[in-house]
Amino acid sequence: MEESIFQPYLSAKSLFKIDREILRPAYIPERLPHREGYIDQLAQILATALRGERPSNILIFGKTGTGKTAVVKYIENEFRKADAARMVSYLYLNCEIVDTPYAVLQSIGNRFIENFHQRIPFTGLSTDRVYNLLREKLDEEKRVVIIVLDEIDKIISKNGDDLLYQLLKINDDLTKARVSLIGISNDLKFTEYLDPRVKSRLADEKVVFPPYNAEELFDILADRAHRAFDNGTSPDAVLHLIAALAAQEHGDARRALDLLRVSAELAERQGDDHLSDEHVQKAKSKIELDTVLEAVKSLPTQSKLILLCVLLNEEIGNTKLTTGEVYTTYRELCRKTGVSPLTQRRVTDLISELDMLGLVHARVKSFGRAGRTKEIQASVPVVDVKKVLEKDEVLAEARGYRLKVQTTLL
DNA sequence: TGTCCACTGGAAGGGAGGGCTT
DNA sequence: AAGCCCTCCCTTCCAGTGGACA
Repeated sequence: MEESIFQPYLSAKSLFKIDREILRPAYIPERLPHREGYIDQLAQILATALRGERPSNILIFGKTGTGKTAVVKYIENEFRKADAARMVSYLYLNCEIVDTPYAVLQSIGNRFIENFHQRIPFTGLSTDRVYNLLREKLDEEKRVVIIVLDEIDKIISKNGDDLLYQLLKINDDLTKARVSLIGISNDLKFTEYLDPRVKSRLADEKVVFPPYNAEELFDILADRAHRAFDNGTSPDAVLHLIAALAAQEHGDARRALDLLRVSAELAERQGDDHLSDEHVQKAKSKIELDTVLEAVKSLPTQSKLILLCVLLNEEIGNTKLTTGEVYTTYRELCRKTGVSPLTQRRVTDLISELDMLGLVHARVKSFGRAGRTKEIQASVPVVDVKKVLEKDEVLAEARGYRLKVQTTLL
């Protein structure tokens, strides 16, 4: 048989025993090391639901990768297993994706509507109508509904706490069904922005997930590695290194698992039969760069343009910029590319967004008489990111464009 | 001590794009 | 078809401000 171009890669033995899904953060394993206590605690609170009563509302706090989502999904699986769970509906929503009051009510409602034609449309109705539809639907049966709102702070910061207020008081309007909420947030302070009534009702119970330390991360890695690889593929020393690296990043288990998976993929591609420190280091920089490039790629055109402005300035040695300078460059680039320019007010907002994405550093600084403005700096590798930016059709005209070096007027 | 710069960032609102209701 | 509603992206308007300088 003729050898195809894929042959060498197919015959290379896969390092992964079953499939690499086991190393994806979305995978929920049968046990979550160092979270057993929290699972117990939540089980105790939520067990009420199995008796047909409404459990307390719960707020869960913890930085990214501390297992909040994993625990909550784990509990979802446990509810599925429980016999008495037919009267319990457990639904998970991520408020970063479902991020408007309308959309939240709509997607909760649609979980209880099987008939496709009766489903609540994604737009067109008033929010009040959707709320009423939801309420009626819920109250058709005696049941306990547990709604998990992941990244709950996202919906508060965008829309205020009206939605939460509505969801918390829905029980007053229900006769058969009962609703309780589980909010998840990585911002400990977000409750400060809530109406006191909402705040006290929402946080009947509060749980804080601490970051994992290096040993705990090691246990998690070892647990998964054991299932993902054959013995000897991932030496303990390498796992310790990964654990240490992830511990530095505020104990992010997601990071740790990504590192392990990417390291293994790199090793596999190189035809090595076990992981080494070198793979880990390479994986680390690969992940970092990939994350940045992915973020840049998915930016809207205007934001890309603004980022490009910052990079072009960086290229000519202009590393610290003010909003005004960015805006001047921006106007210039708009002319060059035929993009219709936004106002400076809007551009400031987009700069702040870039800052939040970690693509630029922007902090407000006062220059005394010279005014008060943002000081903006790129925080991404210029060459790699420019390459990605220039792939955008709209920015094609700006390809290879250089700024003129400004001689400062005295 | 006060002035004054170059913005910052909140508020309000317009209008396009989605789609329901009557 | 006319009248609503919700969301997103923007614009307009503007009071507020940290700190170097006079």
